[in-house]
Amino acid sequence: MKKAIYTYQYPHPALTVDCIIFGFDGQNLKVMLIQRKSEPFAKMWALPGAFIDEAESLESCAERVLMKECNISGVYLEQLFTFGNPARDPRERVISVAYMGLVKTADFELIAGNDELQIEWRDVKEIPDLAFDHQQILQTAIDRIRGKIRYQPIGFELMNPKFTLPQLQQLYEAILGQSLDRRNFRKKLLTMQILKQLPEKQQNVAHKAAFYYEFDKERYEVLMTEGIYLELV
Amino acid sequence: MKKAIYTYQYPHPALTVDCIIFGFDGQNLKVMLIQRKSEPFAKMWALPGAFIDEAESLESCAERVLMKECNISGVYLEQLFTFGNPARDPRERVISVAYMGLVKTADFELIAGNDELQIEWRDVKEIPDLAFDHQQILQTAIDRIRGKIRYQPIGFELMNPKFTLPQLQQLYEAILGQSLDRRNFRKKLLTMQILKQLPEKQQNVAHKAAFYYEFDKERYEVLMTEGIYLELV
DNA sequence: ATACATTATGTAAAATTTACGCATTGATAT
DNA sequence: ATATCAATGCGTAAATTTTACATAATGTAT
Repeated sequence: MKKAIYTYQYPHPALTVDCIIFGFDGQNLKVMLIQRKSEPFAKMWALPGAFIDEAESLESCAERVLMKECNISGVYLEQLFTFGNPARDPRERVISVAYMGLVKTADFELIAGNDELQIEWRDVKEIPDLAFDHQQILQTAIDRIRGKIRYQPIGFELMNPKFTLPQLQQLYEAILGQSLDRRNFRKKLLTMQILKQLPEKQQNVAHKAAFYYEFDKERYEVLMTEGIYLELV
Repeated sequence: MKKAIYTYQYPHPALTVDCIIFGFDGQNLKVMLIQRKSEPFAKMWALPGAFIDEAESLESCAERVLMKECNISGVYLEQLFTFGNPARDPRERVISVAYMGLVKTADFELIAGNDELQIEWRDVKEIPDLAFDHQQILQTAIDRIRGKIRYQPIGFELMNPKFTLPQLQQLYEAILGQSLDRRNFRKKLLTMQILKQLPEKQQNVAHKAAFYYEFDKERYEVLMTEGIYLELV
């Protein structure tokens, strides 16, 4: 055991930031998992995380974790919840602030860091047993993203800058875990006016080509500052 | 300065739990504030809070804070957000997990604890300058309760067990900061079927007496487990 | 008895949501 | 070339929900 160096007048719990990074590959909703190299829970799958540094903010810590794992940077991050069950880590009292992120899987190459045996995108419908209370953390994140997509256009973090309406619908269905009516989905998203149709169409598809759209960020900002409650699905 | 007793191999931030307790007095929405006795921010108003103990959960810590301040126990508590700006406390790195609670002001007598000069219910529309980043924490809580009341019957934590519909509407208007149509409010709440009308009416009011209602908790649980999304206002 | 303040109920019009039908498109097979 | 096929894009009627009010009922105070 290493020598203890940091001393305090009062008990201080250890604090980690764990990241739940959802990725969309055009078909299914995935989540980034690492396989632990060391004890506790060696060889088990877990959410990537790190102990917080002395002078970094919670969100900076989440960004550092992602940079370390797979050079992910500049991603959308949102604080999810703080897990503080006294027994959640067998080593010592560890409180974990969970951050949720949204990315396109194709944008990043996952490379296992020093503490990991492997790092992978795993389908949210097929999650292995996870270390610590990470199953519970992940479930909380899934509930959050399902609630969130109904009134915030988070899809755009998970889609390419240009996308077709059926592709966007595929994402909604993957997240919500249910199918939606094509025609009503289209109507609802378009009347919201947060999409801009582009002149281009899909190429080389064995059926009628769909138009590409892009997210109208300006329009979205306007709606948000006006406090308009979007109900996207 | 006291002698340091707690030692760790790695730097650990201090961790506090701060409580935003909303109270309803039948007219307006209040929040529980304390006036600090000691530095930093001596004499300033602040949210009640405490450093976490070694073996207590985050929520237990919130409960302990409330018990210490004013014998409040058994109240509805919900984790709000975790504030971790490295400079938010001038003494050392302190990360604060904020919990939000809902009570009826009449149920509790506020008695200042040892660390406080005063403790008071303050109207959310007239909040003084607050210590630390508590202004920001409070604003986050107000945003949360406004969002929450639209789809969860939180009113019942803030009302007496028996209440009239106009009284309930008064609460909704105090939280949302806007007036609502009497007739449509009644219709919406009643079609939701989470209220049970009682045979009793108000007594000794100088106008037509209103019927009392109570919250149908069973019915609410059923709706929740069926995953029904209530939209109350 | 009458005035008054407030509760309780109803209803028509407007807006939104839901459930589909059908024409269009463009690559692929015949 | 022409037909086939799978998927996109547009439209519409019915059902449901929301909104904006009008009016009757009740119990105390004058």
